[in-house]
Amino acid sequence: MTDGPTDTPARPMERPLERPVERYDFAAAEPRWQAAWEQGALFAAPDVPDGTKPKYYVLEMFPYPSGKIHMGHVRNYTLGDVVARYKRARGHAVMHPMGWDAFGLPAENAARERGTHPAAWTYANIAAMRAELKSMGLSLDWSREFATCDPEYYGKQQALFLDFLQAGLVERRKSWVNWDPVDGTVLANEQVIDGKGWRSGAPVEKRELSQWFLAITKFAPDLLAALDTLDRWPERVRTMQANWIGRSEGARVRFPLAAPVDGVTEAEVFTTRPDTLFGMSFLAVAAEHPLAAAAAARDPAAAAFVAECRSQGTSEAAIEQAEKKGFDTGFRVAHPFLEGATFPVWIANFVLMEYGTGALFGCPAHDQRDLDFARKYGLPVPPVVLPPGEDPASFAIGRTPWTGDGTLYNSAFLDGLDTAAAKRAAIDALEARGLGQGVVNWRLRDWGVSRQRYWGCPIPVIHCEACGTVPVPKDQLPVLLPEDVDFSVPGNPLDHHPSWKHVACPSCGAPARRETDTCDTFVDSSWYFARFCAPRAEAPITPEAADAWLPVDQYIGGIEHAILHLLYARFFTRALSTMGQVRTPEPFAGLFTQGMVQHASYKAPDNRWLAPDEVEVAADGSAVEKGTGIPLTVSRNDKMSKSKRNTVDPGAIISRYGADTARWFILADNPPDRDMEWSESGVAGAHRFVQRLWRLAATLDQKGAATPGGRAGDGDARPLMQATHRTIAAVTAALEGFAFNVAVARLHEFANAIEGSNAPLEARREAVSVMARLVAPMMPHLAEELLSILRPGTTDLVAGMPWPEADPALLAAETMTIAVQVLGKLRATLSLPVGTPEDAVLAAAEAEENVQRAIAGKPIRKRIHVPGRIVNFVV
RNA sequence: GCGGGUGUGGCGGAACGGUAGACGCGACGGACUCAAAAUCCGUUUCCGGCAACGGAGUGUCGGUUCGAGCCCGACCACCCGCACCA
Repeated sequence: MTDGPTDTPARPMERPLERPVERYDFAAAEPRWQAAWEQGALFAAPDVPDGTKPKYYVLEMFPYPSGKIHMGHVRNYTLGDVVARYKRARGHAVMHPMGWDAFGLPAENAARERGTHPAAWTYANIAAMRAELKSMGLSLDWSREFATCDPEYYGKQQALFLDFLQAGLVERRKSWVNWDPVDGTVLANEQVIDGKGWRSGAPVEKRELSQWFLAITKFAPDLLAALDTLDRWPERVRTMQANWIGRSEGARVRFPLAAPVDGVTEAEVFTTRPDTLFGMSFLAVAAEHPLAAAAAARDPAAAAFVAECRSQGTSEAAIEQAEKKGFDTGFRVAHPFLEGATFPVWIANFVLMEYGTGALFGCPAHDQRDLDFARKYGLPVPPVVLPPGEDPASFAIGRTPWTGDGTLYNSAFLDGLDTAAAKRAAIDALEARGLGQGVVNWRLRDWGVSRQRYWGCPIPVIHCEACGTVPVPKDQLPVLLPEDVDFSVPGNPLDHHPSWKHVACPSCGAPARRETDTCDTFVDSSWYFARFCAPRAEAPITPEAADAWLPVDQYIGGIEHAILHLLYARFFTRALSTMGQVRTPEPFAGLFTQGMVQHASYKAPDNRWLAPDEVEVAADGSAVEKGTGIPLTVSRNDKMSKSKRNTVDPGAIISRYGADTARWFILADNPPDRDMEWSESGVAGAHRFVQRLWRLAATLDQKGAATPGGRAGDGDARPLMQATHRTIAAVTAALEGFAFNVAVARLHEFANAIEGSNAPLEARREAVSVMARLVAPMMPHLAEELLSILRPGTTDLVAGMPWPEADPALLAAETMTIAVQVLGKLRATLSLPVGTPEDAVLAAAEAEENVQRAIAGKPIRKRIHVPGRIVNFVV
């Protein structure tokens, strides 16, 4: 024995505690109750509910198996579990499943860095996180668990991909894509945040590649219109989606080229202002536009300009600073209405190839950006819309364009029309001449799902010289990922694999090449909620099960998925619905977006970040480093992050305080849609309440406040019964409204009421039994413990008990408190029996000394009486 | 620029148009302890007052109302989303 002291130093005399203070042993109790629930299979749901109870599908966004759960997970799954347990108690058939969003880049990075296989890394993480989630005591149906990287899951996804292909909802085409140079893969538009890759943070480049696209744009009108039906979604998520889908009405206009260039005979633009066509000054195309390419082929200066545009940053800062730059190609286009007039074609760095047609007509008099451009290059600025009240002879455009409505002039057949009428007339004229038509343009782009990665769902397609792209026959699914892969070289390991991609063409048998792109992982999470309904079935989705359970009644997750995941899942469900695989067009009837869990962060003068346990926090909130006493800069409400070292490990919290304490604090602190601050003192406070409730039950027969002159526990039961039933009503209302912090407050009050009550033992026992059922959704283990104290030897579980019903007879009070105001100012409060007639209430109010003083002898002009609430005298 | 949201004690936050600050955290005072921990009791929006009580008070200014944190109008601050979108 060399480690540790071999003897203990002499200690001062210790006196044994006369009466050891008993405390709730959550560390023993929590696993015991988790085992009891599991044994009773209390949370298992059938694939197809028998219809005797209304169904309720509660789902939290499934986690990425990064290795450990974090506080955001604890909050997310606690919120979902409260809903699940509450709805179960209210008599619903509840489905509450859990799985793993398990494909993705971190597994490959781990493989590169440490040589572990992505599958091994992922499944080890899942095992660790499953154990952590189980320690939280969540009422999950674990029998439905799957990971998206299971061949049983991604094989079904491949079958769905083939269905999409057959339905014409998948296309392969060459296009300009967002390329993330760090992750070495393509990104969808939604995954480019502020010009940078959503995961890597690297500035995104433009590349032209052949890609697989899902036709989300076919559903753009439906996806937009149906937002109005999602009345249980947060307003801001709906607006964000509406903005993202981005509908705008206008026209497509074709401008014939004065002389065809490389076979190109016209340039088509999209405009929302066809009324201003007579104010045209130039035509501008994107650097990626065919006309720009034609110019570049002819003129090295044009080629240089195109190259410059392509390297231009797309970040907000870069755009802000970037000048409006252009290059005159020398090409000219004819005007659709002005006979003989032609306009120059410019390449401009502000024209986006991805929006509209990649070309626009410039009308500087009525558009700020066009005006800046025209002023810079000395192009004409002809006004065509006269603002209300302006004189056509004197109206001129200075530094700001007129972008509002007005009366058309200088515009031939549009003269005298207002903006709205002119738009219609211009579109009619374009359509009559075959030079354009009214269209609705969408900002939403098709969803490019090809990713040049290993750890994803292989796209089940084979490329054959003779037959083109051939779908893998369904009876050959799943297309399994090869296990022997080499991560030592950059790029897509599937591409490097010596044999995997070489296959025979399923159609002609000739040697062919397997598609080596894998699916964007957002595909995996676009239908998992449907798979949960029948997770082991042969078909990807089982209509009887999916139609019985979908839509998800309550979906809960972070606001960061407001666009990406939620839009993709809506699209998938709509597509599946048109293919007859599910009935519902919308996946999530109710959506709740939770706030982030934050924590104070501590920074030393030498820029070191300190973890919370390295810090001494004073009462005034200031902090110093433990040991050294170096003063620290404290920043409240910082997002938890490893770099700032302000993360709190849920595992440590649960082993120190128990799962119930963590759950209770996270619910109690603030409304769940707001960001919350994790604080050590707050957790400790929550734990005090856990212990207090336990003590309340454990010492029930010893307690009971004595009334003056009476004995403990010999008082009237009715006040406590009333408090009990008022609490039932209040907590029920709070839980229904996601006001969990209010529910917590009401339960605190209830605990105060029980402790202060001198009701007989039986009444207090009944109150604690109601308490057990009311706290159960939030602190399920403690609830079971309370019941077992009240009813020793019982095998009943609170988790299987119905929600208590408030008795209306006990909600009614015998006395009411009336506030008495004079001129709207509170002067007295009256306590009167319920049912006191109005004249008696008014008389009592007027008789109050303070009221008399405030009235000061003036005549009362008006007496307002709101029964049971208030009296207001107007003098 | 466009769209959405939020402003209440030292802090998190309560409040069908009807007693603003429930409940908790923190702080302060006290009890129990040799001492501590744990627990219990009390105080805690600000100003004046020993008190009863009075005055002020929910970002600012105005309006509606017997009565406004809540409804309406204008503004200010902060947060979030989108954006050379034609």
